[in-house]
Amino acid sequence: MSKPAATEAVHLPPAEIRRLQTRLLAWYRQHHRQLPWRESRDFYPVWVSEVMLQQTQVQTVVPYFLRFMKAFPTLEDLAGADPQDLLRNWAGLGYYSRARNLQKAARIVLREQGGEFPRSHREALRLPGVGPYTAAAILSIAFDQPLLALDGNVVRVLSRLFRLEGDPARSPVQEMLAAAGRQLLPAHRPGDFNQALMELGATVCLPRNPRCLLCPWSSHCEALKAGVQERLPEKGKRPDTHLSRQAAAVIRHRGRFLIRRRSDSRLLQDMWEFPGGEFSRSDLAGSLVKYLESELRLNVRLRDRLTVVKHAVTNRRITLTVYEARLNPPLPPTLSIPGARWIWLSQAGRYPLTAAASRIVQALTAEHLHRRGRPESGRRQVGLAAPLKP
DNA sequence: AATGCGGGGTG
DNA sequence: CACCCAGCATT
Repeated sequence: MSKPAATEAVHLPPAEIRRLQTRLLAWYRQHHRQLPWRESRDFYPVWVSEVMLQQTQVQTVVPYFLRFMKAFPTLEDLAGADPQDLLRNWAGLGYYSRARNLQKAARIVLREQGGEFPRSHREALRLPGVGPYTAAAILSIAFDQPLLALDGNVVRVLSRLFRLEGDPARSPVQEMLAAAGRQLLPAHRPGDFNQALMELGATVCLPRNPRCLLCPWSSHCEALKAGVQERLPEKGKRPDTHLSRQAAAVIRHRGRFLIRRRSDSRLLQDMWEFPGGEFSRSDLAGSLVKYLESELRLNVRLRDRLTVVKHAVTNRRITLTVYEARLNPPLPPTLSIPGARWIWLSQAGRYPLTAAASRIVQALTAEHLHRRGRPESGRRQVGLAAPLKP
């Protein structure tokens, strides 16, 4: 059985290119999703959406995008925004340096480019948070520039269409994919073609169980012909995940709770959380008490275990045990702690909380309602800190 | 080229 | 569980 050599460039005759373009674009016109950032071709909303969509699924981004555009409707609003307010609007979406870089870049565009987005790929790449993919996406969608937006979806679609083997993270395969994709890209509305390619990858040419019966390119797909569509693209090796045991304290004092801002931390910088940490000792509760004493100079006694939050951060799988705590007498002369605040539950929504902290607030809110004699009603979300979901 | 960076959706 | 997601910055 013959297959294309990994080093052999894909070459397409013009008639084939036209057939592929026509079929994909016809499919896209029929089946594309209505998404809020497709209502305008102004670079600002396109830019915001593309940054939010970095490593984040469409479905997740939609409500964040709507809220963000309401909070910061223009480039000027974003450039002038209070950083904590910005972070608060990003909280829960992850990869928070995206938000910081977006604001930095907005200020550069506003101050140094007179409010005009760069019109070349090379210039766009100078903006923090704008890489090869994002630059191509914005310039093709907002400015009709014929640049291929090579994202994870497009890698998958093209790997299968041309049956390109080898790890697409590596440079030779990457180059072949890009070269093949550029041949397909039409001069007219390249942004629509890019979006069609990504839409196909997101809704039809799925990582597992691709819906080849619905695919406008099924009769052209080399991987399908060979029956290897599920095996492509090849995946490189992944870093092993490791476990992390963490504990946090919900310290109640006169109806309020202590939250702390993460400073000097690469991870979740400037986000707020309930104080705690990662502990290796088997005595999780004891470790937490000692930690609070040495780190915050707070002498507490632990009460109930409130909840256990399981979540994953990059390659760590975290089990976070949450304890309720009270201060032991005698109280210190001042409860003021640098970088921390005592807040009411109802004020939680004013802070950019980590996802784990949000889950804890949710649990506290449910418990609070329960204590006031209103039984929990399903998954009802209450209060400002309710997670952002459609 | 390899690693770190969040969090959630999905089979 | 593992894998993936409209990637980028840093080393």
